[in-house]
Amino acid sequence: MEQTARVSESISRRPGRPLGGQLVVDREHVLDAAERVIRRDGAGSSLEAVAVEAGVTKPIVYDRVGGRADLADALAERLADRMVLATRTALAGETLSQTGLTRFIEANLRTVADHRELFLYVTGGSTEQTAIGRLSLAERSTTPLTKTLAVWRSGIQQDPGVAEAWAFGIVGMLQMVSQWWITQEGLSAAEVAG
Amino acid sequence: MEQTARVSESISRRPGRPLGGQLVVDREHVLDAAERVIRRDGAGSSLEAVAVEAGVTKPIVYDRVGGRADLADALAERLADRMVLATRTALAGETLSQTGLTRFIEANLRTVADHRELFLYVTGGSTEQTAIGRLSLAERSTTPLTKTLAVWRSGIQQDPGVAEAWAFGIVGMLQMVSQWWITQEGLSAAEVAG
DNA sequence: GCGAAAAGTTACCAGCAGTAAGTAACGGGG
DNA sequence: CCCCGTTACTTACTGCTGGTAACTTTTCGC
Repeated sequence: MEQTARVSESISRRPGRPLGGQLVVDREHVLDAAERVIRRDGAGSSLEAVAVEAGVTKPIVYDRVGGRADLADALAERLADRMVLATRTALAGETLSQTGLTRFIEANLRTVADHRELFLYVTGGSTEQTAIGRLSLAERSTTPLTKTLAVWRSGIQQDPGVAEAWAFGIVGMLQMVSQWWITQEGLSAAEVAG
Repeated sequence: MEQTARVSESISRRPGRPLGGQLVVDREHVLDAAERVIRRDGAGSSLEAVAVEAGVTKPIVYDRVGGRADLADALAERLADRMVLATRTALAGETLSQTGLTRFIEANLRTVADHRELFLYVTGGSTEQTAIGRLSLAERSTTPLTKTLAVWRSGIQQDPGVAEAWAFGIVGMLQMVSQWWITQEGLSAAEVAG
């Protein structure tokens, strides 16, 4: 299933330090490669495939970004940044009314749909055994959104004490709705406002 | 880490059909064993460990419940049943008011806290590569709750058309809040009502 | 020049999901 | 009463993946 990740062109570098005193890839390159692989091969992609896509071998991936949990972490941060950006431009200093919330949700759904497999990879746990680790992953994946929401909520008249829990709830709600939504195919995002 | 699953007593059955024309374990026994292992060793437990705990070997697990995805599926159903039961007894024919919703949330949180690792195992994806599979897992994990909520929502005056999405949202919200909550340690569940 | 550090690759290990093949007890037909 | 197909197990394997140790080659400071 999924067709064993075809190697575009097996570059074969000799062992040893490469010519020209520069790193062959930096962290960002590896992360970019990871995103490409995940988009192409799905959320079950392996680190090996990521390394190949980056034109490099596995230990380099470990040196640049760390293990699988760290990779998911970094990608989660990226995705979270993108979602924050999307919602921010979607709202663009709007008065936070009902339609504002609707737009917020819509923007999030659109972003998720745009990075379907990446979303699944990030939210998908990644076989974590530490349990707490997997948990903090999902948590960090949504932390920026959580912060934004908490600030917003305390911005209006609501009690900011429970803002954190509330924000978490909204984000989780969004995640769940997203998971449900990307299987439905064909449903304008507007019709899920609370 | 996690201390390599100690075997209580390595029963060593000889190969071949066992004495006395009865199956050595049935499906429910295997599922019980799985729950025990997960509770003891965490959400990263292996099928091998489950088999050992059940006093049987891996292929038997495959025969009784199927692969890892099926196991997670079955356990999800169990957990969902338990949550439905808990919420049902918590509400017990109450008028569905604000406090009713609060109790609903509280009961769910309590159930999750009671089955911490199992919850993480079920929601934790389980290395699924088909992506859609992992998705439908989480979906099924919450389907009963979703149904209940949808019925309830259409029971009051709200539009039942979007009830499904709404219910999904609530459940996702609950899941996320749960994940956040079980790390906080010490927080009465009552203070998260919407 | 020369040796230590840096930046790669190769080659391996352990663990896990999943499966094929082997083995012993049951049980119905001759 | 015995035989042989079926049943219900175990053993033993494959293939893959996350992670790491050991080796190789270049650079750069002294």
